[in-house]
Amino acid sequence: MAIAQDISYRLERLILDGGLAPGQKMPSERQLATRLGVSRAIIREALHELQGRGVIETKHGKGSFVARIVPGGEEDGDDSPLLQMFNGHARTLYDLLEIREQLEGQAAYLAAKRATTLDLHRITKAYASLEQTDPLTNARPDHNFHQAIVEASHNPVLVHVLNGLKNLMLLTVQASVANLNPREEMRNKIARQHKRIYQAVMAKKPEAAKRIATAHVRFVSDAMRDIEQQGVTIIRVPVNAPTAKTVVSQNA
Amino acid sequence: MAIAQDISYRLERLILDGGLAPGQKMPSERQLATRLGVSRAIIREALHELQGRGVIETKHGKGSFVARIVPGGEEDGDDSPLLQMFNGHARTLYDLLEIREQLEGQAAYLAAKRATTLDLHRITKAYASLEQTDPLTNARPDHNFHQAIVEASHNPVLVHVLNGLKNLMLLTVQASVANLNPREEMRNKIARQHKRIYQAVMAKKPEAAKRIATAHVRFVSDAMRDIEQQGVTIIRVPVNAPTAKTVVSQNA
DNA sequence: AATTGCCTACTGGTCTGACCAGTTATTTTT
DNA sequence: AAAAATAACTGGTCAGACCAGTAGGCAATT
Repeated sequence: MAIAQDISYRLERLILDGGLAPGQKMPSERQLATRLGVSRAIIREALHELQGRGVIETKHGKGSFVARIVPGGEEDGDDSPLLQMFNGHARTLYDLLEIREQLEGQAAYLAAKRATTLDLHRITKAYASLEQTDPLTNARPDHNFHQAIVEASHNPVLVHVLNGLKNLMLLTVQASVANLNPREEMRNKIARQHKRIYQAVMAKKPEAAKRIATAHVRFVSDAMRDIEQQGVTIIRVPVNAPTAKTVVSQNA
Repeated sequence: MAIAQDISYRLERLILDGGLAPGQKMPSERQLATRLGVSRAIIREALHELQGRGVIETKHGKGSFVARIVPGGEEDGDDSPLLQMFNGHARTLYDLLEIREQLEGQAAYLAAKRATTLDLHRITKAYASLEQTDPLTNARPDHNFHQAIVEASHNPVLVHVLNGLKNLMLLTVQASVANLNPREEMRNKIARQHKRIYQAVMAKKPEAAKRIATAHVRFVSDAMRDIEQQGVTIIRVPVNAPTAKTVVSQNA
């Protein structure tokens, strides 16, 4: 294994196994380099790896610090997966929904038009588990349902764009689910909308599918605006980090 | 922001928003260093960051590769998962246009609704240089005009998505310009459409702007389909690398 | 005495150019 | 033609230099 990766592994263990607590300062790069007997370049590469994994934060002139679990805490500008400027500011949520409105609509349209039997089968499956699952405990089915439709559009670019926004989308979906579902009528309305989307796609009615899907996103957006204006704080369920653990196996 | 992080961000965008599909090979470190105008050390740090984030995998002597979505299917073959069709095959062009149809429409809608006087000024300026320039020699004005409108939408997510597709968009725009403009009537029609979009935005007529902008993209798309079916080879002007030049100034 | 301000010794950030180590295609040799 | 040597890639590592923020101390000024 490459030394840099070995180092990053050792440093991570050092942190995880109790040596260093969150927020604590790590030794300087030059110190680490000396102590671990490698060049500073290697140390820096290893640190960047941990940085990418969200384990540490580095500040120019100060040093590297073990990342705090919850970035929220302070003024401490933190980076989300990739699009940090979108730090959960409410605006972003609606900006995103504004786009989802278009894209999900188009996806539904294309799905209704182009879906193969396999696609339809996938969508049906996703829809089924959507009905069974309690939306409060698990937002995934919701996302999966939408995802299945998007994939049925057979437009790789569309799949790709939406996939790129997946993290943010998951956030909004979870947020909406967490906030909207407690309200009985809301939950029913959304369920009905899902059903109608599902039916339109299955029936191969592009225009209808588009209209309904667009309206669905719009509805969610509007509903959240209402809620928010009533002074109810929007619950933002953090997306669980899709970190490491998959990386380990690759050198087997 | 640190350059290494900027680079890692740009590389990730390149992967996510554009050219590189899972399993695909990335340019060599030395190439990247040259093209992006930074040292190889920086490139390596950036790559390690992406590695930590699970975006890429690196193999000694071979290169770095965009990580496959499914880590399970080990094996060694360098086959492609699913989304390989990205490679500039004609499909992508129309897939892209399908999305631009929606996004440009929405952008125009929002621009007409939210544009400030400053925005309007910018758009006017872009429109002016659009009329003056010969579209055959320079596709930039076309892109700038659309860009100005997008930015006037005041939706950062929208800006980001479209910006991420910039490379591909530039490609399509250039392709369309190169193919469509030689035909006199085409050029006129497109010019007229641009004018109508411009007017709608300036007049703050969201619905109209949206309708026209959508139709515009649709028109271009259809026109290219026609041409292509007539056996005329689509000219794909290679995107001139959007490299360096912004990076240059930092060592001043 | 209190403040200002500079100097210094940290810290991370970047660059350069070198060399080692796998991989692969080409060319030479058998 | 098959095998072996080679050349030209790729990433991995190193050394030492210099730039750029940060923080603490110490001196000059107020």
